[in-house]
Amino acid sequence: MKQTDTKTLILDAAQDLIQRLGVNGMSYQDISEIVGIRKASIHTHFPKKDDLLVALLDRYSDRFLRIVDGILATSDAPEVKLRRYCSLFEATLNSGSQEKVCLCAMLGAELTALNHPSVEQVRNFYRANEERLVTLLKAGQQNGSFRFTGEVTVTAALIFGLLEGGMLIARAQGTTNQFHSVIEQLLQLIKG
Amino acid sequence: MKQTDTKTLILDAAQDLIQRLGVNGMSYQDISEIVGIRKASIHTHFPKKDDLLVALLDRYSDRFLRIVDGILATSDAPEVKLRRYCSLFEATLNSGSQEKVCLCAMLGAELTALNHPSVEQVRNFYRANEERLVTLLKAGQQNGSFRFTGEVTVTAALIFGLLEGGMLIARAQGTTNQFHSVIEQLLQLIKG
DNA sequence: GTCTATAGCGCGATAGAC
DNA sequence: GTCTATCGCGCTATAGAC
Repeated sequence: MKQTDTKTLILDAAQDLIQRLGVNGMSYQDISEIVGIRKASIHTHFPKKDDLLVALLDRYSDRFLRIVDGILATSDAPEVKLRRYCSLFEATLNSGSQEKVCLCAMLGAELTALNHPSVEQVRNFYRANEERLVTLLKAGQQNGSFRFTGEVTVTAALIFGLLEGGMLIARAQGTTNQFHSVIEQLLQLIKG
Repeated sequence: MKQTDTKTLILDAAQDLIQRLGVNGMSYQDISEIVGIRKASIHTHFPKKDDLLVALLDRYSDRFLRIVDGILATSDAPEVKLRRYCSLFEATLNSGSQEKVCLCAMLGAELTALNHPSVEQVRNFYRANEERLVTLLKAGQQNGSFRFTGEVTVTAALIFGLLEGGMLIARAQGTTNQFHSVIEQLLQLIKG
């Protein structure tokens, strides 16, 4: 696949637009202006908007989870792994000139306006992330570096919800620096 | 103001639609079908869609913060107050037959697609909530019922981000029951 | 205040030439 | 694979009768 693969450029533009403006704020016209192609040509690569969304979610989820699994596969301490995991969300927020939130945070808000295949993709992304967090938290508990009461699955949901929601609030308030402090505070609480 | 005030009915319908589908998923046509009025008539009460959004955010913020201030004004223990505050978000999630998220969680996601007045309204809602949480957390720290390291403002942002984000995730995954457990887990962590 | 009718726009999508 | 041209739709918004 060439670097200037049109399909890739379309996906890049679509992802950027959705992370900033939402699904309904992304149009074939917007993409065409970014990529430098006529909007009718986009239909050659993605006949329907749903096709584009499905492909985009596949790519996003694969990329993200690949990085997460890379972190989990290291020999780092659980606390370090968790910090690195959280920093992925920080990196998204600070990427590019415009502040972006996680693709699946945007789609989660607009979920009831999506069609079936993408709804399941978003849910799978959430579930996959929480599963990774469960693994990470269990390792930290056994290791003694995490000390908290209550179920591990609930704590995983707590962490993931905070990361997705914290991004939204931080972007709106322009307090992306504080988002880092919030994550550190979370780590302190988990460490007990 | 009569109970069947058309203006009120329009606001009710708009709020319900936005909490379920987002701003772009709410149209004058949708509202007209719910209220039982022609869509052109809605413009009599709210000439532009922005006018409707501004009025809706005013009403929502006033109502919500009035309830919060009512909780703060009681003689309940800080821990009880915080639990009651969090339960407001649970109540929203479980209200009606369709699951709804906080109006300002939806608007936070779509923020960059909104116009100026509403953007500030959403930011003010976030700030007002975090200010109340700061007051509550300080009282709990002095009282000895909350024990956590780090700044109070950061902890307030952590709690608020979790509540707004946790709603989105819970709605998507259909785990509204777990959202309750997440809140209890948060309280345990704050209590130290 | 509500109605019918319509203007004007942007959108997703398709047909057909090159 | 990209282009021009166009269709059909839903939307916000307005004009004018009742």
